[in-house]
Amino acid sequence: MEKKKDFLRMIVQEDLASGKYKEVVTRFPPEPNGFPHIGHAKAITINFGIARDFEGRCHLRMDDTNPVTEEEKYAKAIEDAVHWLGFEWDGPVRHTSDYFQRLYDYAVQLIKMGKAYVDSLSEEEIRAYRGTVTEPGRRSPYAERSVEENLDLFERMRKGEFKDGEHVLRAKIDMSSPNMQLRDPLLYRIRHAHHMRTGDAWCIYPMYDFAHCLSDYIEGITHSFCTLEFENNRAVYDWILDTLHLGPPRPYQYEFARLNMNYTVMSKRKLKELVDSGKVSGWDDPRMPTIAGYRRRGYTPKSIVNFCNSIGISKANSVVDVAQLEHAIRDDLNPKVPRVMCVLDPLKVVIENYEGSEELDASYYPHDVPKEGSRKLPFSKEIYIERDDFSENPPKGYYRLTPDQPVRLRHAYVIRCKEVIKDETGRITEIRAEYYPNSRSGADTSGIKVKSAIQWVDAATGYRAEVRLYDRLFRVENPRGIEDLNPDSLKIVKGAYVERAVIEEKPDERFQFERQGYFYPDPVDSGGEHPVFNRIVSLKDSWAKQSGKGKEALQKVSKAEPKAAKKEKKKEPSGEAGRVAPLDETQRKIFDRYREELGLREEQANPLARDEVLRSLFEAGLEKGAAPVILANLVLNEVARELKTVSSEELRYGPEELAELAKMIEEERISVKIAKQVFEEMVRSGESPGEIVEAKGWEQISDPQKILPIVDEVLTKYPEKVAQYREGNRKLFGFFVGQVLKATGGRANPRIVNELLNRTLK
RNA sequence: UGGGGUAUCGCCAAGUGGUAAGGCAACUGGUUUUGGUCCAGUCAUUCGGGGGUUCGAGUCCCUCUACCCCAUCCA
Repeated sequence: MEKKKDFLRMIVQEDLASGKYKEVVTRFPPEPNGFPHIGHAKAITINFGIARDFEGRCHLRMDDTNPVTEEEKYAKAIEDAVHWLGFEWDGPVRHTSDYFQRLYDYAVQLIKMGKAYVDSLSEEEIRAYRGTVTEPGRRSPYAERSVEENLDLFERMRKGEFKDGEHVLRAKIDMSSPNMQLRDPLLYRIRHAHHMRTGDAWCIYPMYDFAHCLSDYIEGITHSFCTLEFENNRAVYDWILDTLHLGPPRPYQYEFARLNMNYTVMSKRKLKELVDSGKVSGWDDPRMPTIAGYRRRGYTPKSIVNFCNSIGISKANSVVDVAQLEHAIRDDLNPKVPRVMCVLDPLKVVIENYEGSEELDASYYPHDVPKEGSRKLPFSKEIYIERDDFSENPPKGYYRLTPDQPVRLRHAYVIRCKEVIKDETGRITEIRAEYYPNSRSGADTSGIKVKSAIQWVDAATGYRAEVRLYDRLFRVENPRGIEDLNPDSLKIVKGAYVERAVIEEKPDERFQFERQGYFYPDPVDSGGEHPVFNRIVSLKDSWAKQSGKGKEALQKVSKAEPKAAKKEKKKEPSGEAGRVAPLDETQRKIFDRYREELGLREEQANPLARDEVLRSLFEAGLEKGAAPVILANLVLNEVARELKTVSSEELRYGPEELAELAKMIEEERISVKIAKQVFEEMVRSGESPGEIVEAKGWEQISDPQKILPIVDEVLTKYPEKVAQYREGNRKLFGFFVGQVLKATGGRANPRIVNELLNRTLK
C-alpha cells in the first residue's frame, strides 16, 4: 500500500482525507464511435484502478451525444474490452442519453437565468463571430433575445420545427475570453438523426461540454479524469456546474497525458483508415493496437494492465517504447506457459544410425518454472530442424550444428553432421547425421560437450501448421499513416511443423515455441484441420543482436544516429541567453541610481526599475531604513512570488514590516532562511516580524558552544554516512548540515554549522 | 501572435529546500539441455538554457527557449 502514488491518486487521497468526499466515484466515458485501443486501456486502468484502490466505484458511461457517428457495435466492443481487462463497472452500463430529459431541463434553467440563448447565426457566421486565437470575438445579435423568446425557440427546436443548423443553444459567457472555449460555447444543436438508443425521440442533442459535466454530476462522480486536450474545457465544466449552483459535493475534472507509443498510430481516424483501406484485416487484426487486436494476437489482459500501470501517469506528452509492452507480455507468459517445439523453416535430418522409434519424456516447463507437466515426445530416424540451426560456414560464435560441431536435440540426443545434401541450385535439402546412443537427455554418459540445444520435430508424427509472424505495423518510430507502413509486418509461414502434443494434448492456450517466441492459436482462423498460430511476441534474441542480422539491427543504427546528433545539438546553443527588452529612459535613470547610490547589483536594479509595484514597495521600505541589498532580495524573491497569486492591495504587510524584517537579517538576529519562514507567517497571520520571531522563538543561534553538541549528536547518529563521507563522498556534507539545521529547527547559524562540521569531519 | 499546458538518462517516470528512486532499453559477467529466464554488476557530478536567492536549488524568484492543446453545430 505504501507504494508511490501518481498525482491523480494523490488528489483522491487528499480529497478523501479532507472529507471532501466520503467515497470516490470515477467513470470511464468513451464515445461509442470506434474500437477501443491501448490508449483506452490506459484510461480504463486509471479510472477503474483508482476506484478499486480506494474502494470506490467506477461507472461505465457511453457518451452517446452524437447520433450520426455512434453505433451499438462499438458500445459492445467497449463493454467487452472492459470486461476482458478484468474490470467490473458499478451498476448498469450508463449512457449520456439516459439523461437527455434532465439535461434539457438544465438547459431550460440556464435560459431562465439569462445564461443561455438561442442563436440563429449560420455555422459560418458563428465561426466568424468567434474571432481567432489572438482576436476577441463578437457576440451574436441574437444573444439579446428575451428569456421568453429563447424558451419558446428552444422548445420548438425540441419539437422538431426547425431544420438542422437553423438554431443552436449557446451559453452566454464571454466572447472576448482568451480561452476560446468560453466564447459562448454551443450547448445544443439540431440533428434530425436516428439515435442508437433513443431512436427518434429527440432531434436536438447536447454537446460534449454541456452533457459531460452534468452527467458526471447526475451520477455523483467525484473525480472526472480525462486527457490533456480537455484542459481548456475545464473552464466550461466549472462554469456550467457553478452557474447552475450544483453541489457540493460535485465533480472536478483532472487531466492526464494520453498514451502514445512508437511504431504505432493511436488516432481513431488513422486506425479506421487502416481498416477501410484493407491494409489490415479488420479492427481485430493482430497487428492493430486495438484491444481486440491484442486479444486476438494472444496478449493476456493482465499483461496489458501491467503495462498500463508500469508507464505511470503524468501531464507530459510522451511516447512510450513498444518494447515496454513487449516486456509486459513476456514477463506475464514466461513463468506460466508450456514450452513446446515447432520448426518454422524445416530442414530434413536423417539419422543414419537410428532405427525404429521411441517416445522421450519431456517436461513442458524448464527448470526455472515451478510447474509440473510433461509429454511423450516421439523420436525417429527422420526429423526436421530449423534451417537456421545448421551452417556450413558458420560465423564466429555460432553455437549450432555445423559440419564440425555437434549439437543437442532438445530433450533427445546429440547428433553430428555426416553429410550435406544439396539440389542442383546448391540449396541444402537434407542433412545426413549420426546420433550418439549414450547421449540421451537425462541419461547422458557420452561426455560430449555441445554448445547448444536446438528444437526439432519428428517427421512422422509432427503436424503441419500455419504460423503468422507479426512485426511492428509501421517502419518508423513516429508514423504519419499508411505511407509509413512496414511491408514486412506480417510473414505467413505455411509449412511449419509442430510437435504432436500441441495439437493432440493442448496443455494450454498459449505456448512458448522454444527459442522462438510465444504463440497463440488464432481464434478466428485456427481449426483442427488447419492449425494457425499467431506469434504474440518473439523471445529476446541476443544472438540476432550480436550477429547483427535482421532489420532490428538496422533500425537500431538508424535510430542511434539522430540521437547522437541531438546530444551534439544540446550542448551547442549555450551561447546567448534570450535578450530582454531594453529599459526606457526613466527606467534607465532609476537603474543607474540604484546601481550607484544604493549599490544594488544589475540583477536587482533591473527588475526593480521595470516593475512599478515592486519598486514602490522597495522605496517605501528604504525610507524606513532598511539595507538596500537585503530589502531588494526580499522584495524581488518573496514579495514577487506572492504577487503571482495575489494583487498588491491584498498584501497583509507593508514597507514597515519588510524593513523590520530586513533589519533583523542585517543584525543577524535571524538567518535569511528563517526570514523566509517569517515572511510566510506574515502573509498568513499579518503579524509583524518582531512578534513572529518572538512568538516562535526563531532567533538565530550563533554560539558554537551551543551548536557543537548537536553536531556531535548528528555524527554519532549516522556513523556509516560519516564513513562514506571520509571515503570521499563529499555530497554528504549537505546532508549533515541539513540534519544539524533540522535539529535546531533551522535556527542554527548555517555559517557556524559549516565551520564546525568542516572541522569535525576532517 | 492571446490563452492553457509540459520539459529530470535512449524511452517511461519518482522527486514538495538537504546523498538524483524505480521500470524498459543497452552493456558486462555468472547460471542454464531455450543465444530465453534467473542472478550479480555498469549506465544522470546533473534535472531545457541563462541569471538570481540560499550554508545548500531539480525543487524558490527572474528571464529565455522548445514542444503540445484551443478558432468542429466532434468528443
